[in-house]
Parts: sequence; C-alpha cells; structure tokens
Amino acid sequence: MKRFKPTTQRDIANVLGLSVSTVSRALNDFYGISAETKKLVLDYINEIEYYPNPMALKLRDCRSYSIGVIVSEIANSYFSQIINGIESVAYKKGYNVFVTQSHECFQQENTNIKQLISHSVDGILVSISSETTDFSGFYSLKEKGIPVVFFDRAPRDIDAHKIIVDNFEGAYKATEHLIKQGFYKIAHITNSSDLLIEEERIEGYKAALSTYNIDYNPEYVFYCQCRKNIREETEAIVNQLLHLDNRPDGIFSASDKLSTEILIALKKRNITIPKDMAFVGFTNMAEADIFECPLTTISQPALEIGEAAAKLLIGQIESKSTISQYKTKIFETELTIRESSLKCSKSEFVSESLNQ
Amino acid sequence: MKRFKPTTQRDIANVLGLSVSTVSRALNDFYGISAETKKLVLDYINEIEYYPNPMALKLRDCRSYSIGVIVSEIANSYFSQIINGIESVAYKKGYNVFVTQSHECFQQENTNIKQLISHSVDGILVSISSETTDFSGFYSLKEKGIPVVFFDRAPRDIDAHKIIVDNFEGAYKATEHLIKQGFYKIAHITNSSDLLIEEERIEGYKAALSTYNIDYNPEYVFYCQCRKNIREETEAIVNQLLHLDNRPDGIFSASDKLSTEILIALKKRNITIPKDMAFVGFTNMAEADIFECPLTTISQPALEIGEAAAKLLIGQIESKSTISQYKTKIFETELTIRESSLKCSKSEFVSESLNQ
DNA sequence: TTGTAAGCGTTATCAG
DNA sequence: CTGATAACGCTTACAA
Repeated sequence: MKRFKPTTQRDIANVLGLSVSTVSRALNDFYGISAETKKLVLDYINEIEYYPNPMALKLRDCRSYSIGVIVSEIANSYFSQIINGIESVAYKKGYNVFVTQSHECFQQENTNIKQLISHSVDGILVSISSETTDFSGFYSLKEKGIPVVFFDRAPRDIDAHKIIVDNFEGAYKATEHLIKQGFYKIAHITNSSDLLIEEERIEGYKAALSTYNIDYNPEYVFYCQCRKNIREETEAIVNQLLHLDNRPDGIFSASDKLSTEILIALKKRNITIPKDMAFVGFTNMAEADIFECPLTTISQPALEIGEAAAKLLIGQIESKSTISQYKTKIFETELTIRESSLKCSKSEFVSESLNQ
Repeated sequence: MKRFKPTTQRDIANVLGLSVSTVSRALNDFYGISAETKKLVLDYINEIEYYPNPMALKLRDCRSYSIGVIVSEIANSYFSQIINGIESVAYKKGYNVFVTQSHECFQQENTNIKQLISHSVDGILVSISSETTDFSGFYSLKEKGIPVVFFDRAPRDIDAHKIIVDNFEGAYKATEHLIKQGFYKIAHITNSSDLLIEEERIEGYKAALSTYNIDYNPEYVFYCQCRKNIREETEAIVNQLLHLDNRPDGIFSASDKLSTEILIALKKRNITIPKDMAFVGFTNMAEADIFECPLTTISQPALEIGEAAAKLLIGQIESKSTISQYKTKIFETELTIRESSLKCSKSEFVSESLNQ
C-alpha cells in the first residue's frame, strides 16, 4: 500500500517561495514575521488543510500528548461512562487517550503499564485491579516522573492524586435503607478485601448495622474476585449464602458486574426479589429500571469522576513544578430507591391484581 | 513537572563505549555486528529495560502504528465488545487504538475523522453514524490513501473492506420466530432508513411476513435516530404504536439502546411483556437474562467482528500493493429464545402460582 | 566489524 | 524581517 504522505512545512515553503522557518513562524505566531507574509502562509495552509505532523512535534517535545487509562473492563457501564468523561476533557486539551483493560488481573495490569510507557504516554489514569496488592509498578512510575492519578480504586497509602467516591457513606446509605425497610439480616457481597474502596464499603456497612444495633456477622460477607470465572464464583457464593443457618433476607452488592451475576444466580434458584430477598446494588447500570425487579442502587457520578481525573492528571503533566501536596477528591453517591429493596413491593401488588 | 526523559541509544552507546549505529544494529538484528558486541548491548538493554522511543520510530517511518475507531457510543455493550476484539488484535500486532464516538451525529463523525488524521492514524475502522448520508469524508480518506474498513454499519456502494452480519437473516429469524409463536401484527422499530443494515433488517422482516402470507403494513415500521433526545423519540414512537387502529401484538427492535428505551416506555404504560406485547431485540446486552421479562434476542458475534475488522485493516495497512479486490465478510447472528416472545409465558405461570 | 552522517518534520537559535 | 542550521531519537547507506 502506498503510504499517505502528508504535506510538510518544506512543501509549503517551496510552493510559496519561502523558507521552512518562515512558515513555522507563521504557524506559531512567532515574533519577527511581517503581517503580509504571515497572511500568505495562513491563507495557503487553510486552503490545503495542513496539519503539522504530530510525530515530529512529539519527538521534539519529548512528550506524546497522550494519556493512558487502565480499567478492569470497558464493557461495564460504570467504566465506559468514566472513559467518556476522561476523553471529553482530554480531547478538549489536545490529548489522546489509550484505554487498556486489566480484566482484574495483576499481571495484565503490569503489562499494560509497560505498554503505556513504551508508547510514551505523558501520564496514566488507573483504577487498580481487584487482584493488585503490590503497588511497586506504580511506585516506579512515580520514580520515573510519570504522573499517575488513581480513580475509583486507589491504593491506601500512595502519594498521588485520587478521585474516589464516598464509599463509606454510600454503603452506609444502602445498608441503612435496607434496615429501615425491615431487613435485618443483610449480606454484603464485594470484590476483594484488598481494595481500599471495598474496605470502606464494608466499614460503611458495619457502621450502619451498628447504628441500628444489629450484630455484625462475618458469615454474611462474601468476596468475589470477578475474574474470567465470575459465573462459577457467584454461583458458589449464592449457594453458600442461601444455605446459611440464619439465611439473609437482603443483599447489598458492591459492584456492577457482581450485581448482574448475583441476580442471575438468584433467578435460577427461583428466588424472587424482593419477596424472598431484598437487593441493593452499587452500580451505574442504565438497565436497572427494567430488570425483573427494578433495582435499588447506589450510583456514582461516573462522568464527573472521569472528567475530574483527567483534569487532575493533565494539570499535573503540564505543571512546571513538582507536586508537593496531592489531592484526594471525593464525590458523593446517590441512593435511588426502586422496588428491589421494598418490604411491601409494588411488583407483588401488581402480580396479584393481574391474577384476579 | 520535570519531564521523564527515557534512555536513548546514545546513552547506551556512551555507557558501553560504542556508537549509536552499533547499538541500533544490535537491537534490530542487523547484519554486520559481532555476536560478542551484540550480546553486550542486549544484556545491557535488558538490564535497564530500554524501550526505543516510539515517536522517533514513527517520525522516521512516517506512520504512527495506531488505528482510529469511530463508533456511535462506547457505553453500549455491543460496541464495547467489538472494541475489545479490535484492541486485542491491534495490541498483538503492535498498534495503538484511538477510540472516538460520533454519538450518532454526522458533524461529530467528521470532526473525529479530522482528529484521527491529525493524529496520523495509519487507518480507520468505522461504524457510521445513523445520521450519515454523505460519505464524502470517507471517499477523501480513500483518495489520501488512508485505509478505511467499515464494520457493523457500512455505506451501500463504497469500495472498501466491510465486516457485517447477516442482517437480513437475523431480522428474518426474529420475525419468523414471533410469527411462529402466533404473533401476526409485528411492529419493527429501527434506527434510520438511511443505513444499509437497517434496510437489510427491514427486508428480512418483510420477507418473513411474506413467507407466512402476512401483509406488510408500513404503519408498523418506526424510525428512531437514537440521538441525545432518544428518550423523547422512543416515548413518541411508543405512544404512536399503542394508538394504532390495529395495535401490534409484537415488536422487533433493531438495536441495543433502542430496546432498552422501548422497554422502559412500555413498562411506564403498564404494558406487560409478553402478555400484552411480545418483544424480540437485536442486541448483545448481558443483562437480557434478568430483565423483567427475559429478552429474546438476535445477538451478533461482536468480539469476532472487532477482531476481523482489525485484522483486515492492519492487513491493508501493511500490504505493499494497492488492494484491487475488497472483501465483505458476513457473520451469522444467533437467535436466543427467552420469555419475551413466548405466547404462553413462564412468567405468567410463575406469578399465578405465587398468588395461590 | 564498526563508526559517521543524512534524513524523517518540527522548532529555536543564530546570522544575515 | 527572513533564511540557514542544529537538535529531538532512530535507522541505514556509506565510509573507514
């Protein structure tokens, strides 16, 4: 295939009978060029739709004007909304975005970091995988001077900007809501005990129980890695949960994918929501409204999280001085009450009236 | 911020007391270097984890080793699955992927094309927006010699590789299934009459009706642009549909987002699926299983579509000669029968038994 | 076998 | 005000 060879400043210079440097001056509003010559050049480049060769610029500046993103899965509405936010900010500021997926795998995450470095990204936005407990990869990025901003899932004690939601508050609200509806035996299903956000959610869950004088029962907390075999994992969890001596009457699930899979497993066992089991999900699914039983959810401002993360990262990239004080920006979550968590549910009411 | 300055071949050469070209030779298995020197260099670069500066390579080769993707929306499981396929192939072959979104808007699509060109992508993968009727943007890409491969939604008569599914067959199967279930008044809701895939789906729908001697009723076909105001559009369509003199008893919906929105609108009006209205969606939603009424769907092999498209594009990019014969690869769809299309539905049965 | 130097497209520094 | 030239990091033809 004959490769597309774009016009260069040299071509322009030749056509107009000028030198390359004059053309460059016109393009960059550089001082020391006559208005006349400048107009000549600008008119011409407008006509031919000239774009400066980005590779040359990047080589010169030693930066790629691109940022890398690592998420666990893009086919997840929460993350794709965040990516939308990141891209809108990045494009506006002239940056490209490379999106990579860790699939909740530590190994893959490290491969992604290397890939991104070898593509000379100017900075990285990351939501760490549920498997990650070793943050040395991120520390070495810091050492190399490559800015990293964490969003959604951040390591506990790393010095970096972080964009997170108030997971404690979110989990508290979810749990409290279930309690107020009259469910006292609430199970909590979450990703992995090593993630800070999961810890915060568990703390919120515990705090709500404690407020209402309900004993915390460790048997009611389940962990799921959400890897490739998520279906098996959730099947096992649901089996275990349903066969507990003191079977829970409500579930608070901590993530998108988890919620979907748990609901599938429950449905398979003919557990009706919320009659047999109340349910609140920590999720951003657009489809929450049309599930068999519309889902009560704690939702997160995904778009804003993405925008904030991108702004912070680009700010750090473009800042002249080293950051001395890292920020942690915390967004609030929102409880949307639908039917899945109601004691006397509308769906029960409807199905009764339908059968008269 | 002090910029990260990676090691260069000059640095390596200085350390080892060699010249840049010798280092380069070692890295590229170039002929004319002693095994000894080569080992020396390779050992060292392994130790320090040297990566060649991608910008320099790209500038030199006049190519970016990146491909651009244009889809309508990434927060759509069908497209995010396709992107997964694209990325897996692209990364394996050393290419980056820039993903852009048209949001079903012609203007935005053209902006994206320009963006991608100005980032010097080596080729573009595109699923055209529902609004696009003017393909001049893509023709001018062809003229410039930038390879374009269309997937999912392709212009009718453009000379280019295309990856599509058998939309006719898919629509036929969906419609036939509804007919066999005893629904004869089948409405079809689709994106926009200008897309080839929509035309094929309508043809499949008509052909199935004709096979079973059902008259085609143009009033039963609805078009939705699926833009920002999709909620209003679908509300209007559902209102219109429900107030037809001869109200349909089944709906065959042509896309993901459309299906979700139509179901929300129907639910709002207390239309029960499939009792009051049968439903088949052309969609890849993972959640189809746990909807109020599990959704019968025509699904598409999204991952494979993405992989095939990326392979074809990269093949074209790397091919020395101009392509004389463009390929159109057609994938088959799959009908998954769930409850939303069944005449005597299980869900009715369940809700009766629950109320005894 | 190794080193030198030109060139990819830009911008910046210097002379004219 | 404008033009020539070096530099960014890499590959490669050519000279040593």
